[in-house]
Amino acid sequence: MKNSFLKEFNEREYFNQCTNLDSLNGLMDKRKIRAYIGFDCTAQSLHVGSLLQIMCLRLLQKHGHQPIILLGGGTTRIGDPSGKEETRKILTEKEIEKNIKNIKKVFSIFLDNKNPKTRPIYVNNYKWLGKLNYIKFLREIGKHFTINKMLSFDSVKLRLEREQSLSYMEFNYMILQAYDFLELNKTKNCLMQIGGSDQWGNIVNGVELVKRYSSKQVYGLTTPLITLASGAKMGKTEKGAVWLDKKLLSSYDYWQFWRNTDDRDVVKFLKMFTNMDVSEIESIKDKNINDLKTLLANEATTLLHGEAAAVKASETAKKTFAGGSGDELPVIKIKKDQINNGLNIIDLSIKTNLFSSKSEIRRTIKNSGLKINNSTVADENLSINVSDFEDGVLKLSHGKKNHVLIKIIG
RNA sequence: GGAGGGGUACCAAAGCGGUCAAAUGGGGCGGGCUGUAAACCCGUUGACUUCGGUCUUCGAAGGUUCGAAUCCUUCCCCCUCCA
Repeated sequence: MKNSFLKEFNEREYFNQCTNLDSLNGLMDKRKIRAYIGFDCTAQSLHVGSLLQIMCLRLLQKHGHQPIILLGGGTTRIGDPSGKEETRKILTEKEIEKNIKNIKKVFSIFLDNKNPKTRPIYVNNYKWLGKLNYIKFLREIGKHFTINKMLSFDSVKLRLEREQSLSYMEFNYMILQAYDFLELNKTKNCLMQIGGSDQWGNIVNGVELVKRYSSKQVYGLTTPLITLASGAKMGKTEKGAVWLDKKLLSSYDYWQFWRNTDDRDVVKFLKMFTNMDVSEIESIKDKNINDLKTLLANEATTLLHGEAAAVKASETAKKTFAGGSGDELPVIKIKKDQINNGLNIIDLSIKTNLFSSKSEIRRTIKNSGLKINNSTVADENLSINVSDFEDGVLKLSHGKKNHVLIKIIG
């Protein structure tokens, strides 16, 4: 009954809402289409919060449709008020260009760039938004929007209800996004926009604008907002964003992120974030939960960092949590003459990035959280000597999960 | 433009001349239990320290005082109502 793309989209729990599901189903059955997803360029790269959208793009390709990736060079200059508590800081043009360049790299890893029928089309909306004429825009586009309706959208409504200010600039964001859709429909024959559920209002606006302006039927499709079983938003951990970029987050840490998934989310994440067939996932979902987590970590890491990195990370994890140490752990080098006469444990620890201050180290020692070669450090005056190293290497641990290898050189 | 309310640590929110590095809650970190999960329990949560203390912090800058997050002056920002 359902189109293959939509069927899998649904099975993998990507589906949230659609502007006209039956009609879209018929269309996608008949022919291959182009669909777009917009990405914000506020950050230097993408993080796990955007991964679901990237998986959607992959799914489009898998079923023979062509994804359009809209890099919001123009809209980033404005800032989407959706879900934001405050006005975003405005980036300089240079920063945005730099971000775009870096973000493109992420897509090139996840997507197939070879098949000419499905390879991604990159567009930057600054190209058209940057040269809009205000009066002309108001007359042609602005007339299709009523303030009454715009005020009713969550992105606006919530901000007003919370008594937070919303600038006129941000208020216009939704119109610009709607205009993007119109532009992509005109120039690229794009028929669908996909986005997170928080984008629903913006997407609907685009669909309606295209209808009013060009009398064409286009579609909007949203994915659910992933809330972790714990209630937290996905993508940002205490330690910062889970970046999809080796330079910002090592493959080992990325692997660990998935390995530490909440029990209740594991099967869902296997469906959402791996290549595995849904039927296969269904058949193994009652297996040992920790094995499933390892599987999830391996599969997800492979997609981004490659199989070799995933294997290495999983081996390091195995060794590390068995009490040894793997070679994937971060390494800090230290000169031999620095420890010849003994080096205070605090002075040694501060050289790692496990701690942000000496006070924190003292606190950790007090709470029995600092370990050297798996034995707890009880005294903050402990002096470290060459003899504490095994084959020139010493493992320093902050808690159970954060380890660093210190190597003697020279 | 007029009237009023407010800006306190990661967030929320008390404090309103000394006992305030600042209650309480959330979050974070560490420990315990476990399974690198959840829940729960305990500890901890500005920096430096020779562990005696020292230094910086309550929107910003000045001032009063032996002493200020607390009082005064100026400035900046936010919110509400009126125009």
